[in-house]
Amino acid sequence: MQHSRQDRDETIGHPLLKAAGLADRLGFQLRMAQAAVWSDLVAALQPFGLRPSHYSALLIVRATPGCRQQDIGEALGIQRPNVVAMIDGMERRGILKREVNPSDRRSYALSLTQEGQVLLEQADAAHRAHEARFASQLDDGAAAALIPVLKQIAAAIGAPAA
Amino acid sequence: MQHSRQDRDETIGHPLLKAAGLADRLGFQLRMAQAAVWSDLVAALQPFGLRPSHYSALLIVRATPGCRQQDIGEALGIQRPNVVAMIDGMERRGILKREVNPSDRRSYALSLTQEGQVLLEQADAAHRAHEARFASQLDDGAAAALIPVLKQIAAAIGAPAA
DNA sequence: TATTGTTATACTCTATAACTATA
DNA sequence: TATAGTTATAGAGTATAACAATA
Repeated sequence: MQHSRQDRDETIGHPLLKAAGLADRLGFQLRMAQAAVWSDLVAALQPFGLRPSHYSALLIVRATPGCRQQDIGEALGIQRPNVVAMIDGMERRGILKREVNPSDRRSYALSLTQEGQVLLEQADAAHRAHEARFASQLDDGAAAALIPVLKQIAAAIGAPAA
Repeated sequence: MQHSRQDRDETIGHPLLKAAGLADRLGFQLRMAQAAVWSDLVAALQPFGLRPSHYSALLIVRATPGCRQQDIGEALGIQRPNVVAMIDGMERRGILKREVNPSDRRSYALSLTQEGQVLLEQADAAHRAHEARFASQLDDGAAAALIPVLKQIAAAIGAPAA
């Protein structure tokens, strides 16, 4: 039955968006929802001096210590020159370190420092709180049901990396 | 039953994203899906020399002829100085026109030209094809079911304008 | 005094070309 | 020759401050 949220839908958005027919288009609502989640994530990570891309990169380094800058770029769809500046900043802060890769001296082996591990755990907590902020508001199972549909959409079109 | 698309989920995305635990997070998949849809929309509108924001602005002008630049900015969340450049370009192309607003000479009354109406109808067709490209790939009713959930997400957090 | 449009400007994000050092 | 990292740079998109005309 839960129709209270359904009713509230009608109160969201600028009146001109409805007049223009944008308010009920899937692509548009996808953009609105993503923008809302994104700005909340930016705010959640800001106390740690991290942008969403930094946080994602740190998750990758923690999960696969010894990885290269290029690995991060490929996974997140960030150009190589832009990875450099990102790693530079975090290395300067002592969050992660570049070490020589004995098997291929062209690349660095990335890993978190002690400080980086602590910081990332704090950021994890902020990220969990961020997710709870919207996931808990959804009807039971809606969040879990949503993910496969979102994957279908990305797959239907052929996603650029993120 | 339809489990074929569910199975295909496992094949999507960079392996490091799974390792980092990003692949099954709602916010991340929301971003991936939105990025895919967005880049498809950019490509769909590109033959008409329009960006998504231009298209949205033209929809508003068509739906509410005589509206002000400020109305567009408020509806789409675009700052006033940035609306100016956007309208400049479309006026120069003869897509829309600025006319004096007799009741308030500080603002312009915006409206589509004949050429603008024709162009927008062509862009509409391209936009419909764009929507069909992903909506038709979804399981029956998934697209319709998705929109209220997306609105819930935006509402849960407090959406910035789009 | 407040608002609309405007100019100038700056900051971020993203993208490309060319260099170096290794392979 | 091809790849990893780097540098410099250019282009979007977006943000603020200050000004003119009008309310």
